[in-house]
Amino acid sequence: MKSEITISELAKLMNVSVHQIRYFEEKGVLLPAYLDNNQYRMYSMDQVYQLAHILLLRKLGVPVQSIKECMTSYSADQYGQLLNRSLREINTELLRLQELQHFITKVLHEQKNFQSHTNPYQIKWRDTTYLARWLEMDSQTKLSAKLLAERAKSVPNLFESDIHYIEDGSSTITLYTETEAPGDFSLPSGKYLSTQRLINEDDELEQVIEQFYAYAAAQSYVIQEPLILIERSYLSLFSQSQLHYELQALIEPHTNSERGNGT
DNA sequence: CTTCTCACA
DNA sequence: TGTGAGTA
Repeated sequence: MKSEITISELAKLMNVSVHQIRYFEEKGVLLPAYLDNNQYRMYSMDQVYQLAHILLLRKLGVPVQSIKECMTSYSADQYGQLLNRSLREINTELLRLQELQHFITKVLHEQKNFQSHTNPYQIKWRDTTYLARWLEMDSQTKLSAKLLAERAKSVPNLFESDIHYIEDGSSTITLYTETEAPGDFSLPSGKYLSTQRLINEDDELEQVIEQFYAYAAAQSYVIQEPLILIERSYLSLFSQSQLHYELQALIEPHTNSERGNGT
Protein backbone atom coordinates (compact mmCIF):
# COMPACT_ATOMS: atom_id res chain seq x y z
CA MET A 1 0.00 0.00 0.00
CA LYS A 2 1.43 3.33 -1.12
CA SER A 3 1.58 6.10 1.45
CA GLU A 4 1.20 8.83 -1.18
CA ILE A 5 -2.06 10.32 -2.40
CA THR A 6 -3.40 11.54 -5.73
CA ILE A 7 -4.08 15.15 -6.60
CA SER A 8 -7.82 14.89 -5.99
CA GLU A 9 -7.23 13.34 -2.56
CA LEU A 10 -4.85 16.17 -1.71
CA ALA A 11 -7.34 18.69 -3.03
CA LYS A 12 -10.13 17.30 -0.88
CA LEU A 13 -7.86 17.05 2.15
CA MET A 14 -6.79 20.70 1.90
CA ASN A 15 -10.07 22.14 0.64
CA VAL A 16 -8.66 23.53 -2.58
CA SER A 17 -9.34 22.77 -6.23
CA VAL A 18 -7.32 20.29 -8.23
CA HIS A 19 -6.76 23.13 -10.64
CA GLN A 20 -5.22 25.29 -7.99
CA ILE A 21 -2.71 22.61 -7.00
CA ARG A 22 -1.59 22.27 -10.63
CA TYR A 23 -1.42 26.04 -10.86
CA PHE A 24 0.96 26.13 -7.88
CA GLU A 25 3.06 23.53 -9.63
CA GLU A 26 3.16 25.60 -12.80
CA LYS A 27 4.45 28.50 -10.70
CA GLY A 28 7.04 26.22 -9.16
CA VAL A 29 5.86 26.40 -5.55
CA LEU A 30 4.53 22.87 -5.05
CA LEU A 31 6.04 19.90 -6.86
CA PRO A 32 4.63 16.38 -6.48
CA ALA A 33 6.70 13.78 -4.60
CA TYR A 34 6.89 11.82 -7.84
CA LEU A 35 4.99 10.92 -10.98
CA ASP A 36 3.30 7.55 -11.04
CA ASN A 37 3.67 5.25 -14.05
CA ASN A 38 0.45 6.60 -15.51
CA GLN A 39 1.82 10.14 -15.19
CA TYR A 40 -0.44 10.86 -12.22
CA ARG A 41 1.01 13.27 -9.67
CA MET A 42 1.54 11.67 -6.27
CA TYR A 43 1.89 13.62 -3.02
CA SER A 44 3.34 12.75 0.39
CA MET A 45 3.25 14.38 3.84
CA ASP A 46 5.97 16.80 2.77
CA GLN A 47 3.66 18.26 0.16
CA VAL A 48 0.78 18.39 2.62
CA TYR A 49 2.84 20.62 4.91
CA GLN A 50 4.15 22.65 1.99
CA LEU A 51 0.66 23.24 0.67
CA ALA A 52 -0.51 24.27 4.12
CA HIS A 53 2.28 26.86 4.20
CA ILE A 54 1.48 28.08 0.70
CA LEU A 55 -2.17 28.54 1.57
CA LEU A 56 -1.23 30.44 4.71
CA LEU A 57 1.03 32.79 2.77
CA ARG A 58 -1.72 33.32 0.19
CA LYS A 59 -4.09 34.29 3.01
CA LEU A 60 -1.51 36.86 4.08
CA GLY A 61 -1.65 38.31 0.61
CA VAL A 62 1.67 37.04 -0.68
CA PRO A 63 1.57 36.63 -4.47
CA VAL A 64 2.14 33.08 -5.66
CA GLN A 65 5.20 34.23 -7.58
CA SER A 66 6.93 35.44 -4.42
CA ILE A 67 5.94 32.42 -2.37
CA LYS A 68 8.62 30.44 -4.14
CA GLU A 69 11.31 32.79 -2.85
CA CYS A 70 9.71 32.84 0.59
CA MET A 71 9.78 29.10 1.04
CA THR A 72 13.27 28.61 -0.32
CA SER A 73 15.20 31.47 1.20
CA TYR A 74 13.35 33.31 3.94
CA SER A 75 14.87 33.64 7.40
CA ALA A 76 12.72 33.51 10.53
CA ASP A 77 13.24 37.26 10.78
CA GLN A 78 11.92 37.88 7.29
CA TYR A 79 8.83 35.82 8.08
CA GLY A 80 8.40 37.97 11.16
CA GLN A 81 8.40 41.11 9.02
CA LEU A 82 5.95 39.47 6.65
CA LEU A 83 3.54 38.68 9.46
CA ASN A 84 3.87 42.17 10.90
CA ARG A 85 3.14 43.74 7.55
CA SER A 86 0.00 41.71 6.96
CA LEU A 87 -1.11 42.42 10.50
CA ARG A 88 -1.00 46.15 9.71
CA GLU A 89 -2.90 45.59 6.47
CA ILE A 90 -5.54 43.63 8.30
CA ASN A 91 -5.94 46.40 10.85
CA THR A 92 -6.59 49.02 8.18
CA GLU A 93 -9.00 46.65 6.45
CA LEU A 94 -10.77 46.13 9.75
CA LEU A 95 -11.04 49.88 10.12
CA ARG A 96 -12.50 50.18 6.62
CA LEU A 97 -15.10 47.52 7.40
CA GLN A 98 -16.01 49.14 10.69
CA GLU A 99 -16.62 52.43 8.89
CA LEU A 100 -18.80 50.64 6.39
CA GLN A 101 -20.66 48.93 9.20
CA HIS A 102 -21.16 52.27 10.90
CA PHE A 103 -22.53 53.79 7.69
CA ILE A 104 -24.95 50.93 7.03
CA THR A 105 -26.24 51.13 10.58
CA LYS A 106 -26.75 54.86 10.19
CA VAL A 107 -28.64 54.44 6.90
CA LEU A 108 -30.94 51.78 8.34
CA HIS A 109 -31.54 53.85 11.44
CA GLU A 110 -32.36 57.02 9.53
CA GLN A 111 -34.54 55.19 7.06
CA LYS A 112 -36.51 53.61 9.90
CA ASN A 113 -36.75 56.96 11.63
CA PHE A 114 -37.99 58.58 8.44
CA GLN A 115 -40.68 55.99 7.79
CA SER A 116 -41.91 55.75 11.36
CA HIS A 117 -43.11 59.35 11.65
CA THR A 118 -46.63 60.07 10.51
CA ASN A 119 -46.35 63.76 11.24
CA PRO A 120 -43.92 65.22 8.70
CA TYR A 121 -42.86 67.93 11.17
CA GLN A 122 -40.62 67.12 14.10
CA ILE A 123 -38.75 69.01 16.74
CA LYS A 124 -35.17 67.82 17.00
CA TRP A 125 -32.32 68.57 19.29
CA ARG A 126 -29.09 69.22 17.44
CA ASP A 127 -25.69 69.41 19.02
CA THR A 128 -23.28 71.92 17.61
CA THR A 129 -22.42 70.84 14.09
CA TYR A 130 -19.23 71.79 12.33
CA LEU A 131 -19.39 72.22 8.61
CA ALA A 132 -16.73 72.33 5.92
CA ARG A 133 -17.41 74.44 2.84
CA TRP A 134 -17.64 72.28 -0.20
CA LEU A 135 -19.15 74.30 -3.00
CA GLU A 136 -20.57 77.78 -3.45
CA MET A 137 -23.15 78.57 -6.06
CA ASP A 138 -25.62 81.21 -7.12
CA SER A 139 -29.12 80.44 -5.90
CA GLN A 140 -30.45 80.72 -9.44
CA THR A 141 -28.02 78.16 -10.76
CA LYS A 142 -29.11 74.60 -10.98
CA LEU A 143 -26.76 72.01 -9.60
CA SER A 144 -25.29 70.09 -12.48
CA ALA A 145 -22.70 67.41 -13.02
CA LYS A 146 -20.67 69.95 -14.97
CA LEU A 147 -20.70 72.35 -12.05
CA LEU A 148 -19.58 69.63 -9.65
CA ALA A 149 -16.78 68.51 -11.91
CA GLU A 150 -15.46 72.04 -12.38
CA ARG A 151 -15.96 73.71 -9.05
CA ALA A 152 -16.35 71.24 -6.25
CA LYS A 153 -13.42 69.89 -4.36
CA SER A 154 -13.63 66.18 -4.19
CA VAL A 155 -14.75 64.56 -0.98
CA PRO A 156 -14.30 60.87 -0.32
CA ASN A 157 -17.65 59.14 0.08
CA LEU A 158 -19.42 62.37 -0.76
CA PHE A 159 -22.80 60.83 -1.34
CA GLU A 160 -22.65 58.91 1.87
CA SER A 161 -22.64 62.18 3.78
CA ASP A 162 -25.26 64.73 4.75
CA ILE A 163 -24.88 67.69 2.42
CA HIS A 164 -26.03 70.95 4.01
CA TYR A 165 -27.37 73.70 1.73
CA ILE A 166 -27.28 77.04 3.46
CA GLU A 167 -28.34 80.35 1.96
CA ASP A 168 -26.26 83.06 3.55
CA GLY A 169 -28.13 86.33 3.29
CA SER A 170 -27.13 87.14 -0.24
CA SER A 171 -28.19 85.12 -3.22
CA THR A 172 -25.40 82.64 -2.66
CA ILE A 173 -26.03 79.09 -1.58
CA THR A 174 -23.17 77.30 0.06
CA LEU A 175 -22.96 73.55 0.25
CA TYR A 176 -21.26 72.09 3.27
CA THR A 177 -20.28 68.67 4.47
CA GLU A 178 -20.11 67.74 8.12
CA THR A 179 -16.74 67.65 9.79
CA GLU A 180 -15.37 66.69 13.18
CA ALA A 181 -13.29 69.71 14.03
CA PRO A 182 -14.56 73.29 13.87
CA GLY A 183 -14.60 74.17 10.18
CA ASP A 184 -15.78 76.97 7.93
CA PHE A 185 -19.16 77.28 9.58
CA SER A 186 -21.01 75.87 12.53
CA LEU A 187 -24.60 75.35 13.45
CA PRO A 188 -25.47 76.19 17.03
CA SER A 189 -26.92 73.56 19.30
CA GLY A 190 -30.57 73.87 20.15
CA LYS A 191 -34.02 72.74 19.12
CA TYR A 192 -34.69 72.64 15.42
CA LEU A 193 -37.95 72.37 13.54
CA SER A 194 -37.51 69.68 10.93
CA THR A 195 -39.35 68.11 8.05
CA GLN A 196 -38.19 65.30 5.82
CA ARG A 197 -39.48 64.79 2.29
CA LEU A 198 -38.91 62.80 -0.84
CA ILE A 199 -38.83 65.14 -3.79
CA ASN A 200 -39.36 64.41 -7.47
CA GLU A 201 -38.97 67.81 -9.08
CA ASP A 202 -36.98 70.82 -8.04
CA ASP A 203 -40.00 73.11 -7.85
CA GLU A 204 -41.62 70.83 -5.28
CA LEU A 205 -38.93 71.95 -2.94
CA GLU A 206 -40.09 75.57 -3.03
CA GLN A 207 -43.60 74.52 -2.05
CA VAL A 208 -42.26 72.45 0.81
CA ILE A 209 -40.27 75.45 2.01
CA GLU A 210 -43.35 77.67 1.91
CA GLN A 211 -45.31 75.03 3.81
CA PHE A 212 -42.49 74.82 6.31
CA TYR A 213 -42.63 78.54 7.08
CA ALA A 214 -46.43 78.42 7.19
CA TYR A 215 -46.40 75.54 9.62
CA ALA A 216 -43.86 77.30 11.82
CA ALA A 217 -45.99 80.45 11.86
CA ALA A 218 -49.13 78.48 12.68
CA GLN A 219 -47.34 76.83 15.60
CA SER A 220 -45.88 80.17 16.69
CA TYR A 221 -42.32 78.99 16.28
CA VAL A 222 -39.87 81.80 15.81
CA ILE A 223 -37.59 80.70 13.05
CA GLN A 224 -34.01 81.83 13.09
CA GLU A 225 -31.94 82.20 9.99
CA PRO A 226 -30.58 80.44 8.20
CA LEU A 227 -32.85 77.84 6.72
CA ILE A 228 -30.92 74.60 6.41
CA LEU A 229 -31.57 72.13 3.64
CA ILE A 230 -29.99 68.74 4.05
CA GLU A 231 -29.66 66.33 1.18
CA ARG A 232 -29.18 62.69 2.04
CA SER A 233 -28.60 60.92 -1.22
CA TYR A 234 -28.02 57.61 0.52
CA LEU A 235 -31.63 57.61 1.74
CA SER A 236 -32.75 57.97 -1.88
CA LEU A 237 -31.58 54.39 -2.25
CA PHE A 238 -34.95 53.32 -0.91
CA SER A 239 -37.05 55.30 -3.38
CA GLN A 240 -36.61 55.22 -7.10
CA SER A 241 -35.52 58.57 -8.54
CA GLN A 242 -36.67 60.60 -5.58
CA LEU A 243 -34.26 62.70 -3.58
CA HIS A 244 -34.41 62.78 0.18
CA TYR A 245 -34.31 66.24 1.73
CA GLU A 246 -34.66 67.50 5.24
CA LEU A 247 -35.48 71.10 6.05
CA GLN A 248 -34.31 72.45 9.36
CA ALA A 249 -34.40 75.75 11.14
CA LEU A 250 -33.37 76.71 14.63
CA ILE A 251 -36.34 77.63 16.81
CA GLU A 252 -34.90 77.56 20.29
CA PRO A 253 -31.19 78.13 20.80
CA HIS A 254 -29.48 76.32 23.59
CA THR A 255 -29.01 78.76 26.46
CA ASN A 256 -25.79 78.29 28.34
CA SER A 257 -26.66 76.80 31.70
CA GLU A 258 -26.36 79.57 34.29
CA ARG A 259 -23.33 79.34 36.46
CA GLY A 260 -24.15 78.51 40.03
CA ASN A 261 -24.26 81.78 41.99
CA GLY A 262 -21.21 80.86 43.97
CA THR A 263 -19.87 83.07 46.82
C1' DC B 1 -10.07 8.92 -12.54
C1' DT B 2 -6.17 11.66 -14.55
C1' DT B 3 -3.68 14.69 -18.02
C1' DC B 4 -3.14 19.03 -20.82
C1' DT B 5 -4.54 23.28 -23.21
C1' DC B 6 -7.33 27.24 -24.13
C1' DA B 7 -10.34 30.85 -23.26
C1' DC B 8 -12.16 33.87 -19.77
C1' DA B 9 -12.83 36.83 -15.55
C1' DT C 1 -5.02 34.30 -9.58
C1' DG C 2 -7.43 31.40 -10.53
C1' DT C 3 -11.98 28.79 -13.04
C1' DG C 4 -14.54 26.01 -16.56
C1' DA C 5 -14.86 23.43 -20.80
C1' DG C 6 -13.21 20.19 -23.71
C1' DT C 7 -9.84 16.39 -24.85
C1' DA C 8 -7.31 12.18 -24.79
